[in-house]
Amino acid sequence: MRPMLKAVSGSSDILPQAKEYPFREPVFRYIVKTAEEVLRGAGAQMIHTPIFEYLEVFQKGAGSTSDIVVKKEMFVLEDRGKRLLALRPEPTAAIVRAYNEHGMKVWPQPVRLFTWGPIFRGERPQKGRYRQFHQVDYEALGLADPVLDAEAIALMVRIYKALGLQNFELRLGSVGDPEDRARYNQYLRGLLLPHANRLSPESRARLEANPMRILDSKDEQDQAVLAELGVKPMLEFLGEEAQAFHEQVCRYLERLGVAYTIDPNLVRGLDYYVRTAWEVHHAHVGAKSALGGGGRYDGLSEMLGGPRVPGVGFGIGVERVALALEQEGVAIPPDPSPILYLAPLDEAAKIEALVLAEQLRPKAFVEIGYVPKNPRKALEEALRRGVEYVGFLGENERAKGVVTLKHLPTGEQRELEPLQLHSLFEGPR
RNA sequence: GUGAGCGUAGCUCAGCCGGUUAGAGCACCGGUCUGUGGAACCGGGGGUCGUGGGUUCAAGUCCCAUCGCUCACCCCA
Repeated sequence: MRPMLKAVSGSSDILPQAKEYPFREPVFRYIVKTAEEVLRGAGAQMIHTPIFEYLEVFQKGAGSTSDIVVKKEMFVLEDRGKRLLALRPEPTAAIVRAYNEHGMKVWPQPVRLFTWGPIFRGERPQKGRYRQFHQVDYEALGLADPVLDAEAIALMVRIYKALGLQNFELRLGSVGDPEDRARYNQYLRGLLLPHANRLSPESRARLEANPMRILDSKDEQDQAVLAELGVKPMLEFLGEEAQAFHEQVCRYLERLGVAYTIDPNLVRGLDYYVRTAWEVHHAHVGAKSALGGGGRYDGLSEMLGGPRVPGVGFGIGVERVALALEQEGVAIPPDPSPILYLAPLDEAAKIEALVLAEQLRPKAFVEIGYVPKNPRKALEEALRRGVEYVGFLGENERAKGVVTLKHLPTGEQRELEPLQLHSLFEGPR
């Protein structure tokens, strides 16, 4: 193979006909469009933020437990003034930034926004994880009410259902308020420190910085130690308010008939998350089974230098959902085919075909063929495109000033003048 | 950052124990076929066998390195 430039590893072209679901454009569009319909139906408005921001936008909320920048998990670039920029690794912080920048606090609250687009993470790619991937994202800002959490969760679940997915599971938890988390981390350190020598090196390293992450270690020995010590889950460390908030969300979901399972150890890697956290999981979408996740982030706006703006929202991984659709064999609605395929039979007929096509558009979806060697080829081309009608334009037609129109399902064929064609395609059908 | 598997035509792959000029199917283009149903038949283009080195009389095949892809670990907003 001759050396040839290719797409960057972990990024993909999204093609009309791709072998794999995540990179097949009609699948992609189906997911975004379905989500858009559900979210608009709830009063959410679409916005788009730039795909890059000042690095601090994504850094401020990340916090001490997370060395995301240091570990090169963000694509960082420098502008001419030497300010550091980052390709967005998540939509939430950018949307909160936009909320503050444009004074959305004077809009009727809560402000429900959604967006979709590319997200960038400098990780090594594997199944369902790419360096450029796409998310649909919803945020409800300006009000700290558990009913908004329940609404967000219900909307997210409804998107998956509307897409035709069945085998997914909603896992709900709470990461508490910052002080609850501090208490819990303290508890974990106290409990695990005496047994540090029995933990895996990775877990030992987490003991100081982020002990909650030890809980979902894949190391068997670690899990054995955790079981032996009878470690209590995060959920038992919620403060009074966080506890009441959590119970309220649960009650609302039950009232809504949204099925969930409690995950008492749901963890978030970023500092700005508080209270409600949830994930939707599905088998066979890669090493990690999450189709998407969400949570509440009441402290984020302040971390970005803004006023206190409570918020709750979720992100849906488009490629992950595509894998789930493939796994469940969900049929994607096919793109519409042209209604009419115009086949010029000689060079002179090419422009006649184009003139006619332009007259019929946009009422009718008309595609023009190239000049084929014979009408048989033209017919084959038409059949391959799945059209309903094929119109031949050749010498005979030119002499009579007509188009030979063939209706493919019936094989019925007649000669029509342009005006008759117009009424056929422009009238009610 | 760590580990494993895989690299032969646009795609899917075959190629024996190392042996002559590297193959098939699909796809594409053309012909049979300037006036009608996806066919069939015939023909064609397309490969430095990922790259570099080594062993050998001889390497797609064996060895080493390197690059790429994939999967998993780490991490996961």
